[in-house]
Amino acid sequence: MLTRLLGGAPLALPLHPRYTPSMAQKVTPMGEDFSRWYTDVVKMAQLAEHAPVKGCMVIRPYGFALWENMRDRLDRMIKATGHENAYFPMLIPESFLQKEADHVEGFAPECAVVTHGGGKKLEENLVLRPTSETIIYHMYAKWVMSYRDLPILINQWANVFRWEMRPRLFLRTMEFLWQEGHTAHRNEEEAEEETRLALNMYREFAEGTLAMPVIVGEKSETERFAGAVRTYCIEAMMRDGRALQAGTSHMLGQNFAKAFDLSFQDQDGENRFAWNTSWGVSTRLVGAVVMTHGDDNGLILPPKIAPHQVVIVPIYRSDDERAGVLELAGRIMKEAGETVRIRLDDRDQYKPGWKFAEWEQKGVPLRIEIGPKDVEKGHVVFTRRLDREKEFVPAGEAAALLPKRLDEIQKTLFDRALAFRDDHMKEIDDYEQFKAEVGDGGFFLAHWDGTVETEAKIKEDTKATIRCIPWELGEGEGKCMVTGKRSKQRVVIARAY
RNA sequence: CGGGGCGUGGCGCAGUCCGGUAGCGCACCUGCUUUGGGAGCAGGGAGUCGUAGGUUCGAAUCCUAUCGCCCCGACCA
Repeated sequence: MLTRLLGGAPLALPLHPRYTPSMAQKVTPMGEDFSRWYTDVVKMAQLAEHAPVKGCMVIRPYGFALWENMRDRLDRMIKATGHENAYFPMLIPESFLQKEADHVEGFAPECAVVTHGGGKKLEENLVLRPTSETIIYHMYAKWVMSYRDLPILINQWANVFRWEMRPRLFLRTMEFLWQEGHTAHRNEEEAEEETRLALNMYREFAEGTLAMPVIVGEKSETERFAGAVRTYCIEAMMRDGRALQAGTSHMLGQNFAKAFDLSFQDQDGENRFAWNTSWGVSTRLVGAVVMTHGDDNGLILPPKIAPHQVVIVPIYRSDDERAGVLELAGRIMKEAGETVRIRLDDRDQYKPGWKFAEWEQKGVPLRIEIGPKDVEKGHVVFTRRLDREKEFVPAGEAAALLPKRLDEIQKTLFDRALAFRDDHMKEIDDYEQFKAEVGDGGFFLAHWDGTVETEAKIKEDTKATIRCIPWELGEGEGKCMVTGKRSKQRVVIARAY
């Protein structure tokens, strides 16, 4: 059961002596300044830091271990749905980007361009990929002759570059890591199905692995990916009530196929253009996890992705006590080591109180405290990160109980996040009231007449945007809250990251 | 690009108004005492004051230029 939960052998991330920060600082309270709270948590937990180049970040080992855990689990889901991994280059001829009109319009302003190489000016500029549609479909065009060559189901893990004005660690950086799936299909139905399959995979990943509830739906025309026919998305609510796009899946139609001559001879002998899809999630999800579960003591990690799921903190005075405590700790380590990612914090230079605070900042889901009194009584103390609830557990049962407790924590985190989101989401029909309230955060389910103009007015008036046209919420016709015109269903509107 | 703020040991800051050869807290190193919620004491190491010019007997401090960063307004996963 647990092997399934963890999806394989636990990672053994070492506790290097210099692994903990040398600073002992407190995090700015969320209620005081959410933005600073976020930055503090990311830095204190040693997830990432700013790089010398503005807009770039260094992902530190603890943050990268977190990303790796996310990546590995998603990678398995991607492969389980029939996709293969491949790798395409980072440098793309500038002319490629220009072949699809909407695409170039959307991405040209944020491209970094290489103009020189080998000490000489290049004959053709190269752009650092902001996304890889162009280079990938250029290659697919060479690989596809007949309908028998379809579908192509490829994914790549890569870095991409987008010139950003207002960077935030993980949420918006010039370079970020992601996964981009790119597929080619014989007909529209199959491509549409693929687009939805990818989106459902993301939903399952967000909710099942990250314990982050999401709203599934379609983007409005304004928010649509440059070059797509339809863009689907999952939207999550952060602790300040703002929305964060956590993943997107695009039905590209034949736009790129036409631009790159990705065509094939069909069964009936006719030449047809292929239908494409692309879909991705990025390191932004690390930021999403921070802002979904964290509190004023720092990070709180869902067990499934936590680099350390359990940390044992030994407590002792004399050498005798030390020996007894460490022996019991060692026994639990040995019993649990195969099933959970557990570490023993036996560093001598820090006191227990220090270690408690430290691992709380880093969001370790469960802590085991073992002191002389516990050794004497034959039990240990479990403390959950999410609410500091303590539990006395007989020493002999501790290791075997861990998987169950971690499972419960995972579930509690999801339930808690879901309750928070539902508490901050409501239907609204009065535009004046909406304008007054939307600034305070939360999701608003409102009727919208479906026009770009009305959407622009809402953004102009309130800075809030239509996050998505949800699949499962807000059903039923009504009148647009702005214009009073007919509306087929409610949409989700919120301030967004 | 427009508005506001800041560059001083690893981190956070004081000193700048009123020039006199650099200081505090945390962190780090050594030793002793400590360890169930971020230990105490003693000793120690560490800074060309963002950079470049200028004024002056003397500049972190005054003048000029320049670079960089952070916060607020126009793009994005």
